Amino acid sequence: MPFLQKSYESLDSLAEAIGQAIRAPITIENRHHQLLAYSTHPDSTDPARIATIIGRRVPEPVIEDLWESGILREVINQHDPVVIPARLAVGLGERAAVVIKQHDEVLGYIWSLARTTPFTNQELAILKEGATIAKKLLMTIAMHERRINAELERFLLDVLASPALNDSNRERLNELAPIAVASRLTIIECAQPITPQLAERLHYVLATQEAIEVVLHAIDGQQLLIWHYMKSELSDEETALLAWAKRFERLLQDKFSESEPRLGISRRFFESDMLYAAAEEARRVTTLRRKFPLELLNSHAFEQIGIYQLVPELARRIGLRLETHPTVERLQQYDSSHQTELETTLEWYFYFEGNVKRVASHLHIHPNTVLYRMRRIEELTNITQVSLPERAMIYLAIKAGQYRLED
Amino acid sequence: MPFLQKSYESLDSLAEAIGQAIRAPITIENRHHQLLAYSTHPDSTDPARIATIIGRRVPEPVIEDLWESGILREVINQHDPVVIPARLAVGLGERAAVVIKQHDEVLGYIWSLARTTPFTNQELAILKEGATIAKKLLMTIAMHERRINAELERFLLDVLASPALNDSNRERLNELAPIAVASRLTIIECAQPITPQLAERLHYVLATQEAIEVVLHAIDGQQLLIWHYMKSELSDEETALLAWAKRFERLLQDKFSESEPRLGISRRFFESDMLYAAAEEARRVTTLRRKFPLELLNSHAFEQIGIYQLVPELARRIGLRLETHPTVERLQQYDSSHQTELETTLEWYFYFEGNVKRVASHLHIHPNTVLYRMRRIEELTNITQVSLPERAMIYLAIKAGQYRLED
DNA sequence: AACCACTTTGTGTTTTTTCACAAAGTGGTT
DNA sequence: AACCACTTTGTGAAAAAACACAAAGTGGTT
Repeated sequence: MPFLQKSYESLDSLAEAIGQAIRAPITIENRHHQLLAYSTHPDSTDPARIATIIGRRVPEPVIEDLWESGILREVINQHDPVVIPARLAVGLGERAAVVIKQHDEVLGYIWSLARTTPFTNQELAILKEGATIAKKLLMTIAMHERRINAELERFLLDVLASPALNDSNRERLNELAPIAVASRLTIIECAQPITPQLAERLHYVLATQEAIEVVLHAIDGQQLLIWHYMKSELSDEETALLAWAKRFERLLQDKFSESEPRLGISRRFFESDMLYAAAEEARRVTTLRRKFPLELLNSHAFEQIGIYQLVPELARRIGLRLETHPTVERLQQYDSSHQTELETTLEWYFYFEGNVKRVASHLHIHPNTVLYRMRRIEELTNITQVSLPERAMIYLAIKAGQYRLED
Repeated sequence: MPFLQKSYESLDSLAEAIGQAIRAPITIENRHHQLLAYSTHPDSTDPARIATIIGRRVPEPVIEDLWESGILREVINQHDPVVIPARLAVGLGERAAVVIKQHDEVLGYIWSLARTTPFTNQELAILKEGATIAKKLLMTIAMHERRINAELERFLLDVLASPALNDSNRERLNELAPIAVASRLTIIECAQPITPQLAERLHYVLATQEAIEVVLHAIDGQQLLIWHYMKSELSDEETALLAWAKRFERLLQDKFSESEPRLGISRRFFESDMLYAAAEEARRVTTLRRKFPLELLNSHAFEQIGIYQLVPELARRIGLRLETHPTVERLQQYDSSHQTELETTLEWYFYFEGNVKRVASHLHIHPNTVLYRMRRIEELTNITQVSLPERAMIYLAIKAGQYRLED
């Protein structure tokens, strides 16, 4: 009967050896359930294993099922192999699993499919032995990865630190940059600075996003900066992005509700020279969304911010007393001397396209009150029948005032 | 009986001499009816003369009355003094007037109030003699003015030719610049290049604007550039400006309908360093108004252009294929394959705040057609209940497309 | 406390807008 | 020519919004 050696030069040869020792298909995964190695056992295999090998990663539904059923937790807590009954709903046949751990840190897992006969104690002991041997190899890989990632993070931060690119940085970026694909720079902004633990979880969620391909990412205080591109066709990049952004933010807010994560996505760009400008755009989105959470609830990308991109500049000019809008000024004057809220009323009246009912329900007042206030506003400012561009400007002037006050 | 000398050293002494010769109050005006000199005759005078001397200029209503009644035309055509009956409606007593001409060019006028007795032939002859003497003096003044004006015009054009100011120019500008007053740069743009004749008439109208004070002006092709400020209080500079702009443009389009004059006014500025930027703003207004005459009918100043200031930049990006709006794109696609006009319909639907009736009447179609098209648009793009900023962005995207096409 | 001007809410009524549906028109295809 | 899918216009009913008006509330002033 063949036993395992003390060490193997690669995970693949280890997987092969275990597979031969217990005569069953073996897969080895890292802690993110990404496939590291698998044995070439000729026996029939189940849909879950095929999908894992094809996608180089355990399918999301399978992982979720294993978490929700508590099986994965059991595997992690146990130091010994665990036999898992078949879960046919997610295409999983019966199998055994053992965690690969260093102290309390999970490094990965070894899975073995069951044959027709149950696992013997000896086979399970071989699996456990395999985990011990794999630990050394995984630690080397993990350390290497950490070093690489840390270096790439420093590099991205360095690039984003200054508007102009130096030549060596540009050269290295161009090696990394995807060709003829529209890139985006996305920021995930949290309420508190991102701890290593949070970073780990964020990276995991990011890695499971199938719609995007990450080029580089880095953490800067409360923000996770991500240079990525959409895997979709260029022609519907925008549609795909917007759909993804919506889904992704909802997912983030589900999983990290305590950190109040918020997305900010730049316009698309093709040249790595644009990275700094893109980061600026993304930051602008997060800043504006922080200031106007309600109004920009569903605006994730710079394109969606629309005319809000004028607000900071306008606010600056108002701050310098260079600019005021006569209409807004008059309303503010009236509001402060009569303790009314004409300005806010007008703002939401414009926002809701003059729908009195929606304005009333948003402000929690009687519709007739809105009508009364609008009549008053018209007396004060004769903004009867103003066109969209003018309405938009007044709206922006109001918003810019609020931006200044809150800053 | 005292007669006139062959020449006088100043217009004032000439006016005095004529006044003494015919024992009546005398005023001498240039061709713009600006007061050049007047006699200090102790006799009672009429309201028009008082107003003229106080304002250093014949009041506008008086000039208008004299033009409309054809009197001024008669004075100009006649080489001899003309006796004018009283026109009490505009505060004008009976008087005699003689034009001062060089060939066919009017240089100015001499006016004499009537005393209780009618003018004698000899007195009228003295008036005419005075006109001949005044001609020499006026020619000197006119030539001097022309030289100064031409020089100042060249200077302004020089300043506006480059974004950065050189030191000598800055120094000279600061001498000219008003202190602690908000300046504006206004452009009057005509359909054709401005001829000297048109320039003359424009300058005249400009000089009669009491709301503004002109610092410098210059002609550049089809544009008359004017650096000026409002005479009103700083606090309501904007209100005053907008009111003036409206009046002034209407006036221009009345008087110069064949040249189709259009205003473009910069934001206010306080530093002469800002002149170039201000000219840019003003030019932007005129350009946009040329492209969108209907939409910007009542937008004269850069502030009023509102969000239209985004259009050229957006158009440029669309031209580079860097940017398209998914909603607009889909509508355009549908329009071209179905020969419909959903894009235009949406544009005006937004413009008119969703007022179906107004959209229908503007597009000359049945209101139900608008409703039908909006239903169709909603099926294609689900833009149900989008908020103002998004509507504005879509509107701008449409406008930017039109801008590009027309360019 | 009484008064004032102004604001908010509630009520029915009137006006406007939307909707459903039918009929007629349009342009391209077979 | 017949057919198709789609668009435009017209009609009256249904729904929604605006309006007028009364009553009650609010906050400051005399």
